[in-house]
Amino acid sequence: MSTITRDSLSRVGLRLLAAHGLADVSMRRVAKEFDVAVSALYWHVRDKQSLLGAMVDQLLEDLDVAPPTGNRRADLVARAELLYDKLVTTRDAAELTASVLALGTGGSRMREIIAEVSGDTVTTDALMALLIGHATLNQQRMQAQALGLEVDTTTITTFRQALDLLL
Amino acid sequence: MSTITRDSLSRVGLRLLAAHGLADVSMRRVAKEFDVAVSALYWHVRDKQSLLGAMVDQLLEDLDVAPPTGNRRADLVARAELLYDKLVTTRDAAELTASVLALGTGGSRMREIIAEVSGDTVTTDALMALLIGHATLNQQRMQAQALGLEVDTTTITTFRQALDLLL
DNA sequence: ACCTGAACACCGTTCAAGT
DNA sequence: ACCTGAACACCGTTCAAGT
Repeated sequence: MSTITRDSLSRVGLRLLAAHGLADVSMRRVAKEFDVAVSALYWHVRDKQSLLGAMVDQLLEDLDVAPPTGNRRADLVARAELLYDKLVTTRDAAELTASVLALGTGGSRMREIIAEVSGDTVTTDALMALLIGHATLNQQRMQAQALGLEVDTTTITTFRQALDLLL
Repeated sequence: MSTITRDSLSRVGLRLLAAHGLADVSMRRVAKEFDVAVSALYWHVRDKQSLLGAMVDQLLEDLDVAPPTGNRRADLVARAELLYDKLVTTRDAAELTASVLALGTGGSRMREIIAEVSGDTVTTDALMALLIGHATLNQQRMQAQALGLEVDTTTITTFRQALDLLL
């Protein structure tokens, strides 16, 4: 395709993710996409985890976060829903992000987005947990939803209710 | 070791999990533990996911849940903390349980434990999400904590605070 | 600086064949 | 009923060697 950079690497990874799921995002598969030997990737990236980290970073980058309005609760809800939507609409994004956040190889922007309007650590932590927990647990429903044509709003409603309980 | 049953299979899986982590729980590794060919396992278990499901089921089995006292909030907190403790103290249990719950191959008892004292679905869902989300995100802190000798209570405190926010 | 080829040490799953 | 052996189609990572 194009020349290999950390950026094009994660972009290709995200395309593979959307098209075939996390299981098909392998170093060998990515290398094939660049028409290059697997070992070539290791000059641009330390290991696979680092590539996955870069993918999550890029996923969070094309997220246009509205500036704070001053209404803390509304801002938190808006940003949580923005993030949740991203996790739900991108195939296997929940699992990917959970792994990346757990291992600390990327995705730091997610916490920042929430922390900016949250203020305290406890709420930020709780919201982060709720986000990735909810997105992870609803993976099957999301897969089914991805296959069907209609936009299923059940999972979003449920998340919204959990949010109301927390905030 | 012993004769192969679905039960001894998951017990060995859990021992491997505790000793070497989820990455080392492979069909081949489990087979070696029984001194048997890998293919032999497939007579007792449909596939690996099913084995992982059985492992989570067994993990939740040796959890002695106190009967409801009638105080809903106290009961919810007690059960959530009991579950959280299990997820935190067993190596890679968070990741394992998340995967099993997401794919629906086991762990149904976890939801039941909470639902019994919760009553409404919204609270149950939120608590489940908070539990696995929090446990997953604190994986690194937990690993470090597992290596150190001192019992780190930070992660439990944080979870307790999130609980207070939710309930 | 950037990439290839080959190797190492693994995976999960299937299936004919054995007892 | 239960297990073996061999095969299939993969993995991530390393590393000497090439240009």
